[in-house]
Amino acid sequence: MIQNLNKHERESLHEALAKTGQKITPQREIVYTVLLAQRDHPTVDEVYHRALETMPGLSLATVYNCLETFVGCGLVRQVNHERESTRYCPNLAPHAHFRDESTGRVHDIELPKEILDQLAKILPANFETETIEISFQGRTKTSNKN
Amino acid sequence: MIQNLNKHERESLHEALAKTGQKITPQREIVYTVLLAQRDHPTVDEVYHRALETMPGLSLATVYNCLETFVGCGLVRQVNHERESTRYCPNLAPHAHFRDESTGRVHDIELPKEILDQLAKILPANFETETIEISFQGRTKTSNKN
DNA sequence: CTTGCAACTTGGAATCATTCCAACTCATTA
DNA sequence: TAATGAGTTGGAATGATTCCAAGTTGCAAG
Repeated sequence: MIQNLNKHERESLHEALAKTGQKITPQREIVYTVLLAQRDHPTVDEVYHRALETMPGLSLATVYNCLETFVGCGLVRQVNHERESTRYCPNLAPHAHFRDESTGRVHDIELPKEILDQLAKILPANFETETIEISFQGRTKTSNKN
Repeated sequence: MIQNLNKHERESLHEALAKTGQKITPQREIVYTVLLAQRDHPTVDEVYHRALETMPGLSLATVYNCLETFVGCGLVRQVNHERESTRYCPNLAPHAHFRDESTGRVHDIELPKEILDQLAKILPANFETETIEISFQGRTKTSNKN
């Protein structure tokens, strides 16, 4: 039910892992595949259950490990909302998140560079930013299928 | 060691609580006082320990309750960072947060209205925002005492 | 100033995401 | 072939937060 990684995707994975001296494993491939297959910001548990269908016996701890590894090598972003379970997102382009309160779903919002530039400017001079996170919360008006 | 609420502060508290049909209690006064006394975005536990000095016997559950109440009536904002303990902030002006990775401290960053306006514009038409959160993460260069 | 009751407080138990740990697997290197 | 080291695994541990049932209190109405 879940496609394998294509050549390009597998390469990104290899590359990102190699960069930090880490190995490709079947578990990592599957977890990464799951993330790419359905870009709905799944929780660890959701990733775990989706991955189980391809690799029964996979352990939850491993899913935690894989995702942490991916975040560490910049392949995947964490999305936190309040104290809910952490979600994961393989979209590497700069973007914000919109969380629909009524469904709990998270949508990516494209983030114009100019806004990031402006934001950088409001910081006092001695503040060095590494990451900026922007998250919206609200509702979508129509029944939206995205 | 901790000043009592002044007339104006006590009024805001009364007013905010009354608005939602809730009562003033000594516990709520103290928790609110603690928040105003030191605006360093304390965690529940920090609030708890500071409040204990004024009211020994206060329970942690009550601190959770009070803070939740304050958030509910708009008197206080929650500040979440990754999965760390939730912090609380009595600054009601629109502002972003900067988290210093090396100290864990959170600083308020004033947020120009124009940026909020621009952000509102990048959302698809059918997305209705209720809150926008912006948080920076990085380091402060100099030994900064704020 | 009393009374009545909903709202509040409290300590301890329960929850739940996440982390930790020690044993085991496996590919690679010496 | 043995040693090495990264990765995986299941179960136990952690820690913030929530839940709960019993006791207390603020305050509005009389």
